[in-house]
Amino acid sequence: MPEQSSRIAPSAETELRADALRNRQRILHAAREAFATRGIEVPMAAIARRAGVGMATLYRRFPSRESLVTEVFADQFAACGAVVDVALADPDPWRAFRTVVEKVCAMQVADRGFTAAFLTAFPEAVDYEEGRARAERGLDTIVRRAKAAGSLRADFDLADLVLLFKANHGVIADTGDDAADASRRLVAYLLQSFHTTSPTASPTASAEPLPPPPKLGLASLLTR
Amino acid sequence: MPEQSSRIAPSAETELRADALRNRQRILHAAREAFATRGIEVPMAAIARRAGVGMATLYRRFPSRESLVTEVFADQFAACGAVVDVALADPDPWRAFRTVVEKVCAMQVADRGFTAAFLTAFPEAVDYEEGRARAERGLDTIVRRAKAAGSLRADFDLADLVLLFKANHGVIADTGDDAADASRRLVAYLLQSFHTTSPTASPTASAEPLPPPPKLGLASLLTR
DNA sequence: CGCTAAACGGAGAGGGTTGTCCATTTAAGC
DNA sequence: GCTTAAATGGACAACCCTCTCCGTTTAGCG
Repeated sequence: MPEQSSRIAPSAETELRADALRNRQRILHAAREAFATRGIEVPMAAIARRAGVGMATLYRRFPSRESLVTEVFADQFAACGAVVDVALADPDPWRAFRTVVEKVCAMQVADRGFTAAFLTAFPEAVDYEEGRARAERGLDTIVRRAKAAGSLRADFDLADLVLLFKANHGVIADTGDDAADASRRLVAYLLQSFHTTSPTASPTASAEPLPPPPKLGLASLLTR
Repeated sequence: MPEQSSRIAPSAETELRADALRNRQRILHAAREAFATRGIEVPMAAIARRAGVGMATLYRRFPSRESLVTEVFADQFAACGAVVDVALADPDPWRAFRTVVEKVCAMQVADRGFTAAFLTAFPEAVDYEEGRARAERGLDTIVRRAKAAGSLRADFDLADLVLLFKANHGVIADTGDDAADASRRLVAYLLQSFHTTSPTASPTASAEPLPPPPKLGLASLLTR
């Protein structure tokens, strides 16, 4: 194992010529914008044009669409992780849960490409794997705590979060300016279903029995 | 106005040669299958191949993809209308509401192309207009009755149905075998939010205040 | 039967996207 | 400055999809 110092960023951002690095940033910026406004399917050529570089430059820096998407959404995933971390520090379990849900859904609204990346993202993009696992553990903790506090229904399943994110995506997709309103409303409805209103009520028996949860793990957000 | 007898079906199914009519049916059948399994974006060539006809035949019968989609989903829209009609006859307002929601969502699951047709469908397809308006009136009645009975929350908005259908679409899309489970679960959650549990509770004050409803009319299901 | 208009199938034009190649430009060390 | 390897950009091959054209086949009537 001759490697030592270059743990992160294998094909690093260093050891790139000044102009190359500048263009790389430009491409990322342009891609971010393009994905956000036109969705993840925007043609590579459009990104190149917006970035003011040629196709070759784009493809030299990011050999495939996938690698570009991965890179572009890396920090957005990081932001998700941060949301989870903040929530973990919240002493109020229900507020923590609610906040995570609301914030992530708001992120989905803000950047429609983000959700698409979530949902259609490439299973091979193992780069996310670590962060994803961490986020999943965090969410699990938050859910557990909220249940223990009696504010989240006992039959809530982690997969229900996937359900919610996908539903939110559906509400946002192909919806114009009303997307924000629509999303907020959906989230409010679902949170009310998730919430156990009576703090002292029997913690096991929930409002009404539910059909079985889907077998989707959080991974299915990335795995299809 | 020299026209008289040919009100419906302007380019009728009659006055087609026997083989032509047979092929037309084949195309519709193939398209129905193809849309259901591969989604509404399936290439026309695939439909032609599945139907065992040439491209020309397909395009002669249905000049555009849109016209084919319109025709294919016409009866599915009709089925929706039937669901509404049946519900209208139900003496139990809440059961009527719940049934409509569950059935339509189940239809969305059964045929993924159907929702897509719903959501992306072509505004120009005025053929639907009449049925759509009828369905909307029916739904409005059902909602009104359920509210009056105190079983549907007072701040429920007709647009919330659109919300639900879109959310359901999101849950189904790109989800494999678990789509049915996922959809059922989502619907159950949302129905619980919509339901007013306490039959004698103050009918005005709902569980918790909601953010404003999106301004989507039912038409937006067809209009984008 | 045999004729004719209707119907047919498949090749291909036209438009769009992805990813590659190569002659030219440019950063940066000597 | 000057050299050279890195970096660049636009043209292009390959591919997929929609829709059309046209020579050939077939239904159906006299």
